[in-house]
Amino acid sequence: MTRRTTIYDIAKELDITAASVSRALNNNPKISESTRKLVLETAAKMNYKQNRLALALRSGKSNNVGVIVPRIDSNFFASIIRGIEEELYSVGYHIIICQTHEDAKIESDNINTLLNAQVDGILMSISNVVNENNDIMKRVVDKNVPLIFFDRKKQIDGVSSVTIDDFEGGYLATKQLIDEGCIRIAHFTGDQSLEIFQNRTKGYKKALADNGIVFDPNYVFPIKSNVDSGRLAMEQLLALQNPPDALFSTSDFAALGAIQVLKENGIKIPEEFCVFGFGNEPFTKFMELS
Amino acid sequence: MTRRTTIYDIAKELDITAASVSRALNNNPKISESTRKLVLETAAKMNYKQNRLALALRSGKSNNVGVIVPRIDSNFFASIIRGIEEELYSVGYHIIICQTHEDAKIESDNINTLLNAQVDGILMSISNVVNENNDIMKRVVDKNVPLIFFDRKKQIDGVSSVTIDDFEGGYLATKQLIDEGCIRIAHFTGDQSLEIFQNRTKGYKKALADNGIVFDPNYVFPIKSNVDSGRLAMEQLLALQNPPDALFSTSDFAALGAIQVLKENGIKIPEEFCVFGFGNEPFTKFMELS
DNA sequence: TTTGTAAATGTAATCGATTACGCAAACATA
DNA sequence: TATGTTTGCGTAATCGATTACATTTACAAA
Repeated sequence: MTRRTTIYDIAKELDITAASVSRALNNNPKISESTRKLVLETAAKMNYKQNRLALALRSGKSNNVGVIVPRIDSNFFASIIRGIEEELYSVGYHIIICQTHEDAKIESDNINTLLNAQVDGILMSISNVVNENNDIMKRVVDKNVPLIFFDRKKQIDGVSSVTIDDFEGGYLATKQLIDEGCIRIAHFTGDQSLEIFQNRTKGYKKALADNGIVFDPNYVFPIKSNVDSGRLAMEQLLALQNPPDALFSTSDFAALGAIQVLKENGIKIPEEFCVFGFGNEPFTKFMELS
Repeated sequence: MTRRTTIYDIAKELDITAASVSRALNNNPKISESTRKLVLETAAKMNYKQNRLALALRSGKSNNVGVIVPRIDSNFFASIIRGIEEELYSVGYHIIICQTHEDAKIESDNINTLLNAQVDGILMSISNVVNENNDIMKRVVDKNVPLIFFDRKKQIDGVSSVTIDDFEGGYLATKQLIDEGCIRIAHFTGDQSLEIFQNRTKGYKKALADNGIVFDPNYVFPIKSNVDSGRLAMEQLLALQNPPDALFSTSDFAALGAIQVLKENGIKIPEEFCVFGFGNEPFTKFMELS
């Protein structure tokens, strides 16, 4: 095992001190051109690479950014992480990925270990935990570590967030179904502790109200984002005395489940029933309805 | 901004030295029970958290593992990363994610920066680069940093790899099509510089040979893993004088493109044409063929 | 030749934790 | 009491790089 080359090795090689080597390598003006050239050449020859840990310890900057998501194997989070990685890579940062699996304990553990690993910032999409206190996030803010929520956020002083306009999205989705002539519009929503689902539902209700449609709680199902959950909910909807003629689902997977059940019941889409899925999952591009 | 508590802060508080604090915190036997208790209490009171950077610098272990993939927003890699994260999280490691976008330059950059960040190991799926030399990976081995390939590998001394049996997979896929009665079996393969595709193609050829079917190079298309590439290839296949009656695609996306073209041409699947997609992409579960 | 100034280099502290080594106190043994 | 052995703790080096400050050198001006 070849030990890493340090600035001390270079210094010894050239019979100068590590301080001069460091200056030469860092474009510090307090060094002669000749020495600088010599150091750079020797560094290259000895295959010197700066030790980021030493630098991080001294400067307090690790050049790492933590990213916390419920899970990474979802298309949505994977694409976001892709984008985050690309942006940060280009400015010399790395991302450390953590998954919470929607578990509040793991979530705060993750935050702690990231802080502890001296990340320079944290990007996170919070887990859907109702009664969690915000102490841990306040600690991040207190430590002056930048914290930014994306998609799933919470209102915390000093924390910015990047989200889509879920209210508007829910409104537009519902409006579109209404414009198609639907009047009994069912709604699959998600965990109501999360703002994103609250807001989509608010948009849904507002669109109904704005168009003179009475909100019917029987048409609203809180579902999990998977096919089976959508199937189950759709079966219950069809069993109603007055079944809906459209569905606004906050999950593409649940929408697919619903579509499957509708087809099995010989209901034509979109002629007899309209379905709106909020998600932009890749598989929806490949669906065939006829 | 509240500065982090260090062992020196604790030491000062208790009027002992940092060495004793360290010993108390690390279950070192060379410390009295009373002092240990005192230190632990004070550490908790002062909300002490070990500085991982300092530890990493001293020990040479960062407790970080680098993961390099072509891209993260593919279901395949995202699921693998999910698994890696879960396994490593449970033993106190974090993962640093890098994407290569199939670019050899970025790939070796990534390896360098990971080494440079003192990761304790690297897991990677190599990019499909033909003429790349292996110097950079040999450097990893030389530095005694564990390197393990998954899925896409290269033969390099000292590097283990985790893959599926692509030859067997290709063989079984082709065999199944043959068993279904197909005899003119087309094949979509991937970048032939990658062992996984070479091996799947080998399996394909072997299955043909074992069943007395003559290999026809006109039936083999190197495609990109996307719908359009599959469509294009299928169109060319249908234009052949003697078009195939089955397809073994190494990409589910390309297989989908092929299926679309087949349908558009009124060819019934699987009655008139069998399609086998190698990929296990989630969307395939939601496809309807009739 | 002397003195002043600027440029180049060295010295040593620092970041936070661990640990080999050594010393002193407490205790046991002869 | 004198000696040996534990036990507990402090000292200081170490990991690798940066940088304030000090020192040396080179060169110019008088």
